[in-house]
Amino acid sequence: MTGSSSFELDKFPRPSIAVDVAVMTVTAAGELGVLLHRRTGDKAGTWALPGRFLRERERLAVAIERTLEEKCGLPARDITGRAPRQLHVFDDPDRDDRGWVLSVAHLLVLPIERLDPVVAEHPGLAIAPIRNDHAVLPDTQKQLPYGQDEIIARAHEELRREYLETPDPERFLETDTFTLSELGVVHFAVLGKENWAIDTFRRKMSRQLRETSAEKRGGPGRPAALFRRSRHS
Amino acid sequence: MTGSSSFELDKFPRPSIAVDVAVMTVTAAGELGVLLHRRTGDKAGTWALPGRFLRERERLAVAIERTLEEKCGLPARDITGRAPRQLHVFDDPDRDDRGWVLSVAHLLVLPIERLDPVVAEHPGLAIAPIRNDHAVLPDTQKQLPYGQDEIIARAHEELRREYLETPDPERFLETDTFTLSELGVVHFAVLGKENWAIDTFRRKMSRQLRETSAEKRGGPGRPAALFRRSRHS
DNA sequence: TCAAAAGTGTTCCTTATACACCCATGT
DNA sequence: ACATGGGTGTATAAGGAACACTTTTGA
Repeated sequence: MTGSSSFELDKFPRPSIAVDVAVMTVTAAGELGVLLHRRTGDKAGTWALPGRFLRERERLAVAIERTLEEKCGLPARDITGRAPRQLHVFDDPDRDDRGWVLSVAHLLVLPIERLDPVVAEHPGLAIAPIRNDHAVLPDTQKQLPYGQDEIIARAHEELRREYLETPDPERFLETDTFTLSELGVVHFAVLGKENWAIDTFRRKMSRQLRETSAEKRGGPGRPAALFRRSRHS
Repeated sequence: MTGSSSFELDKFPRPSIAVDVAVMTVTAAGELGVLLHRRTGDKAGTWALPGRFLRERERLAVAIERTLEEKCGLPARDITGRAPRQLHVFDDPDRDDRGWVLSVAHLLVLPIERLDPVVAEHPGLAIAPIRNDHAVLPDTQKQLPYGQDEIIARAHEELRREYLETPDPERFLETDTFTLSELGVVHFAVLGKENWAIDTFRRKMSRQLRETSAEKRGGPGRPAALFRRSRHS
């Protein structure tokens, strides 16, 4: 163990490292959804979470961003200001039949406005709604490859924990100001009707926001007050 | 991208994978502490968290267990029933001057009774108390190598979050039954005096435990009721 | 008998939950 | 005018925070 640097490192066989990302959004229908793409190459044709292998000396967050750019055609500016969040390292050596692969699962939240145009343009993309704690896949596909269903479960769990307490911490809502109803749609999508109490929600969240003097009108009904995030949320 | 298995994987250079573990305990003095060992080989002599490189097709949890066995002399049975918990993947390519290394940080909680005899026996081991959110290292060493201080910070943060709500979820306490004071020592160590309200603590926790008919006597003062964990905690 | 540790009671709050009800708009 | 969505008032219950106080032991 006197160890010149290169000697030490070369002793150890190294696994391939993959990154996978559950890009979550709230659809126009008010449902929680996850971005899928149809694979080319390995397991071609099956729907899966975007992901790829890590390149040399590449950071995980960068790999995620590039994956979305390269495989899904999401322009880099659609991801600016958004940091993917690590969820879990999947390390079962038999998880990937191509060899020994560790996969680092991530969660990235994007507003539907950023995703919609891109998904509409690429037939290889879809937003799968999440119901009963698992994604409803296109084309009667039953499950995601490489145990990716678990990634979605973990992502959802993480979101649930955050959205019980804090107004839209992951920023599904992009605009500077929003009404409590708009906020409610997001939280409802994340939490589901079991954890939904509109009344408590309004009071709990408005406490954590700053009310503006502006209003939102347009639809039927009374105009809604617009709120702004407070400093540190 | 037609990709026969081996072809695809071999295209990508692979990083070395390291595992590091913050073994946390509550000392006899009622302080939160972390297990350190004096490194041999690379950075010999400096105190650091136990860790090593992942071996071929080895699972992360297994690598952690073996690290503790091989580097710290912790017998395997001292870890049975305890699962290391993933905290974070450190991916800065310049973090380790030996090369491109990803490090998966873990948290493992062990009762002091399991650690004490081993630490006493090996001069290369120490339990560093954690004060003001960082470990107080032996021998006037200022910081841990490879940015491991951040691992401790994350481990502590994780514990804090859990210990605000739930009675000893990571089981610093090993015995089947314990008094509220014994439980209190653990929570106090984790939470610090800022988040400490003995009175609220008793009521909140006893609600989540089952009282037994047994008592603990011995010291001065009134005998204390012994509690047992309820089914799912 | 007294120090020490365990445990209870009480008061004052804040917040969750669940209603019923009023308000302001577009059509 | 009325349907529609926005918003408040109120009553009840549960829990947090901070006290003072009682209980039961060993020395």
